[in-house]
Order: sequence, then C-alpha cells, then structure tokens
Amino acid sequence: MLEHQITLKDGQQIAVESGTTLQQLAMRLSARLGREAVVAKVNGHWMDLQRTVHEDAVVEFFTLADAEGLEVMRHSAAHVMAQAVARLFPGTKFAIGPVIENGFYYDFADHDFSPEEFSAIETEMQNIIRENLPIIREEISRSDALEFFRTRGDRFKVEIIEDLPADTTLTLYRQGEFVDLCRGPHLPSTGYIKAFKIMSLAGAYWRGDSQREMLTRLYAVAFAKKSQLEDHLKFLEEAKQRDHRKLGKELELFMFSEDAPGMPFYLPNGLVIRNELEIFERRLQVEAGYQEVRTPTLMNQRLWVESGHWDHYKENMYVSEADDELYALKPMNCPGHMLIYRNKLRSYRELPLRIAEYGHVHRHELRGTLGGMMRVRAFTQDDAHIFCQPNQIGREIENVLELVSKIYGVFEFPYHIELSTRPENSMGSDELWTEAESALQAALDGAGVEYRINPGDGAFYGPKIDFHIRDAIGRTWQCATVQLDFQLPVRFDLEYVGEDGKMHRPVVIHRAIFGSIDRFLGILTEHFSGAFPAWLAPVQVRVASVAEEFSGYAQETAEFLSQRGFRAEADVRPEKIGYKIREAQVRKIPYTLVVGEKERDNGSVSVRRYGKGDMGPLQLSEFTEMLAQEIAEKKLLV
RNA sequence: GCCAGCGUAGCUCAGUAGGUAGAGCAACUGACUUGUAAUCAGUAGGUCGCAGGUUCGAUUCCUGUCGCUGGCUCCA
Repeated sequence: MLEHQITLKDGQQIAVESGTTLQQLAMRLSARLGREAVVAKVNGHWMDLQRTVHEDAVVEFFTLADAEGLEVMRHSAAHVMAQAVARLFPGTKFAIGPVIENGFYYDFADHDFSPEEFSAIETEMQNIIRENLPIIREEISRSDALEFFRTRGDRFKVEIIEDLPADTTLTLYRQGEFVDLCRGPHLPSTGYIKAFKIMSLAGAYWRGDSQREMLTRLYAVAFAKKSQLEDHLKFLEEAKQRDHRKLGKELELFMFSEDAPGMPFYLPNGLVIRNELEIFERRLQVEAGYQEVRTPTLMNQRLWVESGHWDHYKENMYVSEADDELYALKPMNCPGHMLIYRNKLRSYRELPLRIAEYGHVHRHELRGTLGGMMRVRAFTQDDAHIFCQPNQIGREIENVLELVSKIYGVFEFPYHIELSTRPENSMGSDELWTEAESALQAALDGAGVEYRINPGDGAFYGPKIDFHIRDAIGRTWQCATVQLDFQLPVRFDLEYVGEDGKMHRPVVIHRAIFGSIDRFLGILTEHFSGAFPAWLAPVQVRVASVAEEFSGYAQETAEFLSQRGFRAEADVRPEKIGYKIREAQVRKIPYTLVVGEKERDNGSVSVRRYGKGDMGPLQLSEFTEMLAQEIAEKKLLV
C-alpha cells in the first residue's frame, strides 16, 4: 500500500495511505479536529476536506475559529442563499457570490426581490442547513461547463467561463439539487453554517459596469457563533448612536436643506470645530513652509479647457454664464494654483514652493451617491500644491507624510495607507513613473509606516498615496492624499529658471491632509461619538447655578472664562441642578461647573468632567490653569 | 444616473383596511427656589415632502417629482 508523509503545522510527521481524504486525516489527528475542521491547506493550496492525499504534503487544517475557516463558511453560506433563492423563486439567474467583510453577498437577476422576502429566504436557508447536504466538488471540462450553463440559460456563468483562460480547470460545487460554478473551497456540508442574517438589498451592475445589466445584490452577514452575530448586530445598533448625521443634528453642528442637496450648512457649533481644525493645521503648515492663498470660486471656461477639466470632468462641474461667456465653479483648486505659479517668473531658488488653500469646491456628484458629510457636492479641501524640482520630490513627500502623522496623531484614530501605482491609461514616460513610484515608496519606507499597494489604481497623471479612515460602521473613507502630477506642469507650461540659467519644468505634488474638512468633521464626530476634546468642543465649559441666588456668581464665572478665551456659558435657568447637569451631559460639554453657596463664598467651582462625573471642587484659578493646559496639549477626553 | 426602502409637529416616532391626525421630548406660560443625568401644571405647534390622477371625499390608493437611507458607479 502506497503511503505518503504528511507534515503537520507543528512539524509532526505522519504517514497515511494514498487516497486518504483530508477529513479522515483530520479525524485521525483528533476527534475534535475531525469534527471542527472545515478546510485545509495542502502544500499551500486550499483544499476541501473531501479531497484525497496523493503525495507527500504539508497539511494545515482550519476551523471556524480561524479567519480562513470563517471565510470558507461565508462562501458556502452564499451558495446556500443562492440555493434558497433557487428553491423559492425558480428562474432566478445567478451572477457571483463572494465573501466580504463580516459576510457575503450574491448577485441575482430575473427576480424582483423585496426586503419582505428576506425572512422566507432565511427560513429556506435554515432548511438547507438542517438538511446538512454534503457539498461536493466536481471537476468539469470547459466545454461541458459551457454546455451545462448554456442549457440552463445561466448567461452570467457562461460569460464568466468564456472569460477564463482556456487551460483553467473548472469546478462545480453541488449540494443537493443545487449546482454552482465555483473555485472553492467549501465546507464539507451545509450543516456547518452557524449564524447568518440577510441585511440588505441593493442594485449592482454586472461586473461593476454602469453600461451593463443591473442585478439585485443581497447582502448578508455570517459568523461562526450565534453570539458573534448578535455582537455584530449590537455593534451596528450602537454605531447608529455615533452616526455623524444623528449627532450633527442633536449637537447642532451642521444641517442640510432640500434646496442645496449635498451641500452642508455649518451651524455655529460645527463652525467652531471646523475653525479649530483649520487653526491647528495652519500653524503646522506655516512651520512646514507653506504659504496660504485664496483663489476664485468661479472661473472662466478657458481655464478649465487649459487644465483639461473641460474634457475630462465637465459632467461634474457646475456651469454658469455671464457676459456671454461660460464660467464654472471650481471642482478643484489646482488650476487656480497653477495661475498663481505662473503669475511671475520663478527661480529654482523659490522651490519648493508650497501653496496652500482652504478651497471650497463644488462637484456635481450623482444624486444617488450623496450621504451626510461623507459624500457631498460642496466641500472645503485643505489643499496644497508643492512645486519642486524633480530631485526634491522625495524630501517633499517625506515632509507631507510627517505633517499627516503629526495632525492625525492628535486624534488617535486608526487609519491605513495605500500606495496606488500606474494605471493603464496613464500619461508620461516609463522613467518618470518608475522614478515617481519609487520616490513615494521610499518616502513611505523611510517613514516606517505600513501601507498596501494598489497596483494600477493611481491617477492618470501620477501615482498617489492615500490615507483611509474608518467611520462608525467600519466603512473606510479616503482623507489625506499625496499625489504626484507630471501633467499639470506641462498643460500650464510651468517653468523655472534653473541654476544653469535655462528653463526647467517643475513637478507638482498635490496634497490634502484632512482631505475634505467636511468629511473629516464627519469622521471625527463619529470617532469621538460627539464628545469632542476640549480644544475642539463648541462649548468647553458650562457653569450651572444651583439656585437663582447664585446666578450672579455663575455669570461672573462664565464671563471670567470667556474673557480668557475659553468657550464658556452660564446656565442660570430656574431649573433643578440635576436637570441642568443632564442637559450639559447630553450636549457632551467637556466641563460643567456647579456653583452654589460654597463656591460663591470661597471663589471655587465644583468640576464635573464629561464621562468622568463629579471631580470635586477647585479654585477657579486652578481650574482655569488645568483647562488651559488641556486645550494647549489637545488632550483627548476620558 | 441605476436598484431597493423611507418621507406624519423643531426632534424621536404612533396612527388612519379612504371620512383632513396623536404621544414623549423640545418650545412657550405659570407655579416650585432646588447640590451632580429629567419638578409639576397648562398653552401653542402639522395644507401627513411636492405636483397630478382615481374618488362624493386622499395623509392613506395610483403616477410623476424632490429629498433622505443602503448599495452600484465615481471620488475628498
């Protein structure tokens, strides 16, 4: 009998007969592993447990406790959902059903789904799970596969197969009456699926192409345990409390109107935060050698033709007419900054020239894409353009990364960095691109930060580094960005006089740190759950009088603080102190000072800190000093 | 723009199987004069997103439209 040497994860070796299934192998290792294993990696390849061993191999098993096992479970759950749909709504066609964060989705066609059908689909999925159907892998030739799916009228599967390389081994996965084209791997049987829930339904274009058929996508979440599913649903529930749209309304930070969709109105509280953010950044920016400018919002069509926006971005631009000429609201600040650069003859001695602007831009985004502060039609970018010599690129990128980390460091939120490289339809020479990409990469490596590479995802005019931050429900949004641009200097014919007395072409670096201040404010609101640190809080201190008799002292105290530059107000309404405190807490004001007889008589205040409760009495001067320090250090609350 | 859902008082939401609507909080008035998360009572507040249609009658049914939400696409 032929035997193979199997090397396990822990290095242990074991001999098994040729033809032993992975399931049998797992069972031999331990009864528990035999029960819990769902998939294996054999010599680096994913394998279903039903597959057999035919060579010496390194084998590693995975259970639902592993991320890998969970992923397989989610994938199988997608098939189960498709099977349930096939049972309930015969004639429905199937596109693709991949795993996503926390779950999976499946795209369907030829059936009009409604959310009311979710529970019926879930029930049928439970039936399929209870039936514990074995999930069987079958290899199939390309022609047989085409034939099979053609006769079933599965147009999407046919297209997928046609697009696969001719030598691909195709596999079908079968569970009971249901068959799907799939690379696998899958669970041994449907009974392994534990906890799932269909969450939502959405339209999605076939292959993400808006020119093609729109499919119906069902989103679902799936977990190894019911408790994890419940935790996830609870998390989503809690995340709703942190939603910047809800908090923005409650805390009166900003508002929207039907008369200006996608264009935020800043209320006094929101503007305080926004101004603080700008003041903070401005100081660091000046230290880093930037000069601030302001360019017009409305500029002649000629400029947009020159910049290329008229050709490439016209659909997103608001256009207006005056004096029989066309004007457009700026969707980006770059062209204006190019004009500033070109305003006079530039010398290499001026470079790098760093021009910054809080530029309010308008972009006519598709209606369906708008959402709160995260996706808007009018927003302010903390934009800057750095004009430099090619050999200065590396240093400048490093400076920008340092600035980003200084600013983001204050907020302590997690973010990730992506480097996007040359796309297919790019402009510029190979050498320039290679040089630019390696300059970005070197700067990232030099900064010692982690990042992932998005090959081919750069802009057509140059590679870029993006910073992405998560919102309350885990969606990530691009905020900071650093982009190299080789095209704009050419389009605007930018030049500088070099050391050699000849004219040279500068390189442009676009950069934004908050990205969109509006979006950043939305993210911050969710990050802090509306409880902004003192330096940002719209109202830093509320002085609450215990009774009307002490309202004079309360007002004096608030006045004292206001005169020293703090945002303070007095609450002297004839209400119980408990009521006033509750309101101050609901408003998430960092400090509530309770004042009554004791405090008035010895010039003190009773300090209550948001999230911490009563902290006892302090002399007003002591409190002032403490608050000043907290603000200066930009300390976080709690 | 496309798919789906939603749109009732400032906010959060009930409600009407077609007969023009109600609560809590907030606001306002009055009483209470209060020590760390809601004092009590009263008053006012809505052409039920907007426009058509069906109907004796529409907030309710139908159509269109605008807005919002979740996605697709795009992007800060």
